[in-house]
Amino acid sequence: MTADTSDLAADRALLDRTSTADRVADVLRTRISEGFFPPGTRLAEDAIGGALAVSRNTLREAFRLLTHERLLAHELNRGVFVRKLTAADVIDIYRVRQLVECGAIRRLTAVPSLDRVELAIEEGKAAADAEDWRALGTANIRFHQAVVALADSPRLDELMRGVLAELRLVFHVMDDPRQFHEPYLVRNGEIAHCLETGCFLAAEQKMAEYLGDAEHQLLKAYPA
Amino acid sequence: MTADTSDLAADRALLDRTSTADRVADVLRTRISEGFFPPGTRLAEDAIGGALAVSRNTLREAFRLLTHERLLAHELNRGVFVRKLTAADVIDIYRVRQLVECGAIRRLTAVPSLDRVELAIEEGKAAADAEDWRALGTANIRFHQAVVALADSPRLDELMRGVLAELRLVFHVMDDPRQFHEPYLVRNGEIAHCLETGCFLAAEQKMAEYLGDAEHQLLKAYPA
DNA sequence: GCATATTTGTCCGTATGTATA
DNA sequence: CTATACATACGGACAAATATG
Repeated sequence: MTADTSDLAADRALLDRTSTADRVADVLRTRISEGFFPPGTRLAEDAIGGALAVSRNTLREAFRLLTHERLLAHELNRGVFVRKLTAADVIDIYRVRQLVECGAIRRLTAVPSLDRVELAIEEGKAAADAEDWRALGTANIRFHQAVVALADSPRLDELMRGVLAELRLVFHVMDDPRQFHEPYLVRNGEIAHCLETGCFLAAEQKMAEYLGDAEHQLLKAYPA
Repeated sequence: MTADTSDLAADRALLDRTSTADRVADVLRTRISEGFFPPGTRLAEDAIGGALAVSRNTLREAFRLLTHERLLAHELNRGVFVRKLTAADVIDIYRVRQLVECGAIRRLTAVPSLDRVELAIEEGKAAADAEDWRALGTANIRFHQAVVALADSPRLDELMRGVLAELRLVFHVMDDPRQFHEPYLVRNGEIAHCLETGCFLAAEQKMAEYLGDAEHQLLKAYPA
């Protein structure tokens, strides 16, 4: 499979701010996370570089960045491909989430500011009302990022940003996004309520169950 | 401060395996983590590139990798520097360690294989006997990596590899490495003993105290 | 299995823009 | 303000590996 670059040239307008390689990486990251380049797609230097009007050297720097973020896989002398995650990857991602998300809740001693958490829930409700399942997935991810942010650790934030970006790759190889996101909206709200009222142990418990269920459901439906 | 490249050419022999940029990154990573390039050192493209006999494009790819690992800091149009960590970085690093290392112990349900853990302790003892404090620091780091490895998660392993590599940068701006590593040898042994006997709660508790003490001691002695 | 075309890996030279002495 | 040094980005080159017929 080779990338379709037909209307990619429209993104050229966006490439006029910071470092070229970073901006190219931003464009590609968005395309990948939105499913425009599905897992397994080959990103040929010639086609992408031509469409975005950047040199091969610059493009390769952008590829490096995205490879390090695990969104692309680099095969020697064959090029870069949008990563295809295995069931083992899904298991590992949920292991990390269990440890980090539950750990972030566990270390709380006082009721924190929950602005970001509640905002994500509102976004999720709006998306569900509009039956926009992709937006619901995004809001859901933002909820969990907000929970991790309670730990107030830039390094954990970055880790989780990467892990959740990988998780989007998983969603793109599955059909019917609705069934994977909708039921969790209510559970997010319950977790937020526990946090508001200072019931941290209950919040951690609910989060662990949430993640366990999500992992199980995902693995059950995951292609071989 | 600019990097001394006098005997760097000796490492050219090592550059004959996989991808050039990766090998260059390996050489530089080793140099940095051993303190040959102390924090704050500027790594000029043509000095390093000349000494290692690689092109600027290749070298820049290596710089990208190390920047992403947080060992180098990249300032736009100014070049790359070996990172200087702030007290805030130290605090964040220990926050991550508390969450991940204690979390890795917490999720144990049966006594795991402790080969790597015990090997690291043996290395530490040998290094202490030889009064080789740098080797003691390495063994100590390996002990903690082995604890994280109990979680059996590649992503957590990689996170911790990066975080502990950063921690070495902290050690390099401080004098008297002995006082920072020696007292923890005994405590590592105690934690391992708890793990062997299945006392996971005690192990987690001791680990938390260990990390709290280490952070406190480090911050007290850290330069402004 | 072989020959060819394509694509990547690596490197160079250079023009331009930026920071610092 | 000028001069110097340096990083950024580009385009071109060639060898090596891979894909295709």
